[in-house]
Amino acid sequence: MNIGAAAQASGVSAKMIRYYEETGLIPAAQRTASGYRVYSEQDVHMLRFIRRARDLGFSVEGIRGLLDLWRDQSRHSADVKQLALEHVAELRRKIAELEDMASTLETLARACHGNDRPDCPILSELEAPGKVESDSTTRRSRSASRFRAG
Amino acid sequence: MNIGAAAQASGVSAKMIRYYEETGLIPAAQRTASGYRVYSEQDVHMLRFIRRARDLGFSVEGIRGLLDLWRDQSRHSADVKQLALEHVAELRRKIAELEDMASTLETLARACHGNDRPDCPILSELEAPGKVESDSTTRRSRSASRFRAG
DNA sequence: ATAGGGCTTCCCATTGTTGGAAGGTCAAGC
DNA sequence: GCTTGACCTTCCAACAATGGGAAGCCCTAT
Repeated sequence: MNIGAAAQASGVSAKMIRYYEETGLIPAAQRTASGYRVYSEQDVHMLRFIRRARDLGFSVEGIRGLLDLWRDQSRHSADVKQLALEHVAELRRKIAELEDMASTLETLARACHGNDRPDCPILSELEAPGKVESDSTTRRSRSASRFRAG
Repeated sequence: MNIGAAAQASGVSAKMIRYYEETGLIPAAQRTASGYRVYSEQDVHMLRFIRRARDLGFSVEGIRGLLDLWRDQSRHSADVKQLALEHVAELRRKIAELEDMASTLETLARACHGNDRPDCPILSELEAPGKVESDSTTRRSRSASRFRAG
């Protein structure tokens, strides 16, 4: 099967399949005499595995670890579980960070009249912190975030 | 004040200050005869504004909108509020996505014995979905995520 | 044989940030 | 006056993961 069919069957784009091969996440595919990549059902199986791990928020590096365990017939499920739980912890950390931002901003927005006057506590708070100390949201979300709006 | 002092005072790195200038987020700074950038307290004020917006998860584009409103003395607070609430909605959307991943993975991890045997429902689920239908977490987190583990 | 769609590689863009190299500038000390 | 070291300048590259596109080869159906 060609790369297009493998992409369709696995849910991983052809672009990404080539990228995963290039970066060593997956072994180099076999080639036809003319240079076309050829994929087996086994390969598609692996690609689907990658796709699902990606859907669960694993990074390529994380997936690398999962694939190693997947292929290791003598693995210990404890190792898999640990990898998974570490990832869950990381997800929860990010969730908390985002939640902190959202609640802070929500508090500020609640304090904003939202009319045609220019005065707005949201801008005031951005100008200088600590002006709007309502709710329970006094904790500042320090520590730079890796989450930005798209 | 030089860029280093402005960086220190604002919490925005010198690198980023130059980047923000290059991309037009902030106006080009004044220069000394020898080419050094010079910043006023007002400039530092603006940089701090940017830093705080960044801490609240705003993208550079989002910050651009906020800065425009900040500088617009005839703004309507309703516009600021709308921008803020849109961002809150986006944050909550991302939170829900991450929460979905985390709970799915947690359910799988709970079903994993975590011992020295190789069989593991986490890997089984990654191989083929729907095998582990425990809890209430049957919904699949489709829609590709822009969140990966670092 | 020719058209079209699929494949190949290579390069570029994204977002926000950091790192480094090569070189100019400034202030302090000798 | 000169050296030294800390600072500044610009330019270039990299990260992670993905998409877009160009130039050119390949395969199949008509």
